[in-house]
Amino acid sequence: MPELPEVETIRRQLAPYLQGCSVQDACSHPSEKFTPAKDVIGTTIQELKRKGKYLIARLDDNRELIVHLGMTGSLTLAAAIPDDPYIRASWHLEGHKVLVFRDIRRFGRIRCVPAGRYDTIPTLANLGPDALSDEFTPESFYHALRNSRRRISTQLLSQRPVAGIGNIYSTEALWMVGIHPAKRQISRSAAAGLHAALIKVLRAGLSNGGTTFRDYRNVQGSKGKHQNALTCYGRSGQPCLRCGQPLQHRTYDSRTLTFCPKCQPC
DNA sequence: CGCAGCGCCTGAAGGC
DNA sequence: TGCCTTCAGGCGCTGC
Repeated sequence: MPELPEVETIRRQLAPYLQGCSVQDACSHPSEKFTPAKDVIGTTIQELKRKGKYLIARLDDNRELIVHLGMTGSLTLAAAIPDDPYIRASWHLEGHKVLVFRDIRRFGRIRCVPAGRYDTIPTLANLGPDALSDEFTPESFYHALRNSRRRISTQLLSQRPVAGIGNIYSTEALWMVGIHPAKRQISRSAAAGLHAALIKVLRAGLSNGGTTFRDYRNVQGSKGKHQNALTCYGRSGQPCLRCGQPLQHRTYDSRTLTFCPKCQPC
């Protein structure tokens, strides 16, 4: 599933092509999740940004095109719209290229709003500091975590204390610092350690071009490499790489959380 | 206002 | 072989 490293990989690959490019035509799947793709016909993309897992294209009419890839979304550049039942939107760009949004499970979504007006996109409106930005500091992170009594994994996935984390990088960072995902309160020093671990695993994921567990592909259609570096996610039942105990998994809030029962005491 | 619970989606994988 | 069930889970929405 695309998390910060995957979305940033896509942003870096698309930005040089999209910036300054006009949108000449667009098509979309009939679902309201995707029809706003057509609202940008006739505009020119000025900049491609990212906030957490949201891709944001700033347009020349002071609006923004916002794309969330959900679980299975991908963006590619093609010469024509491929014959593929899972294409949810496409934009014909100046220069005869087509930007194609493919999303098997339709958990992704597309919106077009006046720049910065995120009141109808609740997670984006309440988004915490991006995990790879200067605003994400150990102190702000500790205070944000202390404001809630929810499980630490639930808080990380909520995008409020920090933006860009999904289940893969959450699982990896919690294993790295030995914090059980179901813990509800952590100390100031533990928060500082988790802050550093999150940045470390996200940077590693980014330098590996993202994690392809199943569906993720970059703009060229290639898989990432970080799945080969995972230490905990997807390894339930296999030995902990630190202590050898079999990793366990448990379902909280309908999400599978993997952890080492010895290194990550509850 | 915070948050738990549910619904959206469909392919892959496992059981019988 | 083929049908059925379960699983993966980010996020928006609803209602307590």
